[in-house]
Amino acid sequence: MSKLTIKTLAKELGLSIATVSKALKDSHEISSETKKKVLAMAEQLNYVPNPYASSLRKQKSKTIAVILPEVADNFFSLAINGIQSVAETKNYHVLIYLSHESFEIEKNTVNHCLSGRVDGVLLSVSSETSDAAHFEKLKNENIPFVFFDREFENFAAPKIITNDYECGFLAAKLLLSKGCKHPAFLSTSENLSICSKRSAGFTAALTEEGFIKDKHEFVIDCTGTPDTIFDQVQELLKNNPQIDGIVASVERLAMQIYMVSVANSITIPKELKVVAFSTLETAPILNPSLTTITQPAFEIGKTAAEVLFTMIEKKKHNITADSVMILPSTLIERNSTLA
Amino acid sequence: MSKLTIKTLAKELGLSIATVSKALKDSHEISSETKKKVLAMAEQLNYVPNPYASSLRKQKSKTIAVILPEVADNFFSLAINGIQSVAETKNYHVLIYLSHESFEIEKNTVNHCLSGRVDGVLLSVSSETSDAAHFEKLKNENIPFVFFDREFENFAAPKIITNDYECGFLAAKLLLSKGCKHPAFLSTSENLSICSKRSAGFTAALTEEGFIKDKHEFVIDCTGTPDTIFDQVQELLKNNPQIDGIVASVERLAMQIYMVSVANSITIPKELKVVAFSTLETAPILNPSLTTITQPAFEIGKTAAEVLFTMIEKKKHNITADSVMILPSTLIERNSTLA
DNA sequence: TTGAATATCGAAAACGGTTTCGTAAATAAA
DNA sequence: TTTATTTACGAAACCGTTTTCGATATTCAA
Repeated sequence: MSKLTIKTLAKELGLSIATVSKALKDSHEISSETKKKVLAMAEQLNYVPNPYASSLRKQKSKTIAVILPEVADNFFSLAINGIQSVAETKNYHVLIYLSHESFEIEKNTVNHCLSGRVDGVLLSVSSETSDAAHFEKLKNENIPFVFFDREFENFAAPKIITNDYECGFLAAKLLLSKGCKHPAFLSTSENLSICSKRSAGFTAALTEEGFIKDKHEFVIDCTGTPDTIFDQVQELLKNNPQIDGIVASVERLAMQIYMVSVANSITIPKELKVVAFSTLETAPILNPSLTTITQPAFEIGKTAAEVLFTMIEKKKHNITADSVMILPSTLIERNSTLA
Repeated sequence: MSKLTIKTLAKELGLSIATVSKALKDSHEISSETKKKVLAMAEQLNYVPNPYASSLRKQKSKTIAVILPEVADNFFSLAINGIQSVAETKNYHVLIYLSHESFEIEKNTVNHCLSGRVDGVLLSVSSETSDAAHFEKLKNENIPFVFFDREFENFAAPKIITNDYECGFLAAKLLLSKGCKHPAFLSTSENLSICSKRSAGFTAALTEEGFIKDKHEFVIDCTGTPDTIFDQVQELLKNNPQIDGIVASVERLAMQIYMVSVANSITIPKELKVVAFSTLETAPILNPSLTTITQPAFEIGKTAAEVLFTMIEKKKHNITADSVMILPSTLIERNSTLA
């Protein structure tokens, strides 16, 4: 049989298309009896309206885009969960795009969002992103968007982030208080807002304690695949035996540190203390249990979505710096930083 | 300024809409010079066609739906990654829907997929799903879809799964070989294909070794939130001190088993051996390292997507039982099952 | 009783592309 | 030169909704 459109529905009911359309959306200009009939028939035939026809006419898609570097990551998984939780209540659809940390991909994806495919976009910038022209386009086209977690600094847009600087500071202080003399900060990309802020907090704490001369002595960039990260960490520790504490700026670095420590029988926390920015559920049952700075991932996603939807609904897109929300992370001490 | 449509593009170029449209898709009926001009102008004005207009006319959406129970789960995150990896090469968009293990939600979501919003759907059934009427609808409407990981038994559709029965069998054998006398199987929902198969393999192995009388003595259903699971596991172990080995049918059960073991100072593997179906990256660095049966999550997602796209492209949807693909999992022994 | 207001519906114009088909000019064949 | 073919383009229909606006019938006020 042919596709079930509103036209066939109308014919079946002996009504006009317009009437059926209005009846389905409970318009006041349709009598309640006809409404009942239409609803009944729609139910019976299992009619479900074509969303694209509707979107085309109404110029809104009931869809949002989420653009993020990767999905196989605890933080982002949880954030997606938070986003979904509010999208569901709004009856919105969510498209997921992965930038794979590539600037090019991110740019292209953002560009596609200019087409009207989505009513808004949630974005966590890739580590390569160094230019904001594509964000500017979104703004020019008046498409609501908000950064979550990884923002682009110096670009005015709503941002839902965590207290990265402060946490970097706290992490360093913790290591020092536990007796570390040569703590190091493992970054992934210093042009990533979260990393630069965390490392800034870290170095600030060290400076405050009179520890630091050269930033590069203590802040190391680690990028690449898990394997290459493993190698880098191994090299680092081999060439710098004085390092007795590490702050891992992101989760996957922490895992490799542990891997390296078992491979080279470095005992944590005796020889090396570790604190990691991480939402790993398994942190308490690692060997040893891992001290973490845990971001409120779900809440970040959730509030980012909420902000986005108020923008979509209020058509008030010109929100600026004052719409930055900071959801604090929590430092949870465990055995990897025992004195 | 007003929206940039193909109409304004045409006007700007002094060409007809039809010509511009054809030029943009490199039609042979357009001269190469006009094509060049059109492309240049499109590039300059940053024209990006309205996907809904296109979808409406062409009756295809370049979009697939992925319906799964949850996303904050290692397996599903990796599977999504696999799905994305092929969707990207096909220039397809992917919509993510979460059923939250609810049959109702799954049904509604599937129903929405009947609207033409998507060209195909990838689905991992919820643990509550006991009826296949909604799948039947998809089939009737000729919408390609394939199950991944969690299939619906007795429903003919392409399925990309792993060797659950065999792995359940192997897990039991492993525990027995390590000296366990009273192994238990922690299930989450016995009407879930993966769990019933895994437990069937498990009990088969026990039966083969002359161990079992009553299935329910050894197979326990654990559902709920992490907290309630914790309580259930704790109760189980308290009331059944004879249990000296556990097969965790899903990842989140394993985590709670570890939590319970630290809370009650039960030593793994001495007092309790554990093997878990899991893709946890942290398995090697847990305390103790966790023996896992690791599913090829990425590959399952990837091949599921590949199968889906061949269905979409070939318009050959009537694939039946013979299109079941089994990607084997691998048992990785670690310290949680040391003899 | 008459004019105005209201209730209920339908015709038709959008929305922004794609595609069919027709046409005019240019080229090739006769 | 005439006819047939090819090339390059445009007019218009179409996809399935929503929405404006007009039309008719009914109810109400005067």
